[in-house]
Amino acid sequence: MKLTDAEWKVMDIAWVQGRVTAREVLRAIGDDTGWAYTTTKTVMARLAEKGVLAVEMSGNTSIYTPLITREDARGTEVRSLLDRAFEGTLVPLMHFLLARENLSDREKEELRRMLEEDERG
Amino acid sequence: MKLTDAEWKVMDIAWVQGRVTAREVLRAIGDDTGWAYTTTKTVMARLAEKGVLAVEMSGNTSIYTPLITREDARGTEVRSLLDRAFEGTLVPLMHFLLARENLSDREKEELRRMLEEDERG
DNA sequence: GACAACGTTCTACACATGTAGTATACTGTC
DNA sequence: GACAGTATACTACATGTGTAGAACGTTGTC
Repeated sequence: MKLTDAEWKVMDIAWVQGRVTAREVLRAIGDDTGWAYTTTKTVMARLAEKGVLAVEMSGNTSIYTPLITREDARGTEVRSLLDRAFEGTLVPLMHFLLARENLSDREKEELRRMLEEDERG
Repeated sequence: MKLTDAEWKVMDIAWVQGRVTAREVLRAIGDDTGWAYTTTKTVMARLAEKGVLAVEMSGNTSIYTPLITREDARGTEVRSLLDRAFEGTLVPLMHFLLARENLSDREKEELRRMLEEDERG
């Protein structure tokens, strides 16, 4: 399930907190986004419709719980990026990142380390 | 400049051909997309409005030329992906790519090779 | 010179997305 | 029990996007 920008902002909180209300999400990102409470609520309602958040009532308050993981959502985004812009495969992306995104030496070192680790594991 | 899915499809042709008409683009991707001619034309008009394609008339036919490179567009997409889903930085993305086994052994080998090359060059 | 193929511009319309207001109900506190 | 704060559901509205039709002009070919 692909998420919109606004939805990502909400989910970033939901994934950390596990179970959240709209008010809690707003408290966490309100300063950043400037959203009204109802904006938060609308976005979360849409996430629920999409099956990304589960809703359960506690008294008169909706409590939302993530139904997908951040990794799932990241996977969808990456897939979408590859399909749109990198002929659907990873190597061109990797190539692009190395050629263009100015990885610092430290980052390249980190990447090598990850590859080595991966080779063993 | 961020491109939509439809716009990417058009630009993929424009970048290869250099100068294209709507008809040429349609011929290249019509089977794939099932688009009507006017759909192609509309998308290209929007690209022109956005300053992504230049337009020049030849007789009564519009000829379109890319004003941004594929690398530019890729950069925008990657930036956008990072900001949305990877805390704005590359290492988490790299980590994700390796951890999710999106890479075949051959691709990992390729990646190592690129890193080595990079280390020298 | 009629017809097919092609070109243009303008208009349209559904759905997604960002963003929020309104009306209304519950709840805790002085 | 009135008021502030919080909750909900419903509605709204601009902009972006996918997709295309309609009306109309141009051109090449039989």
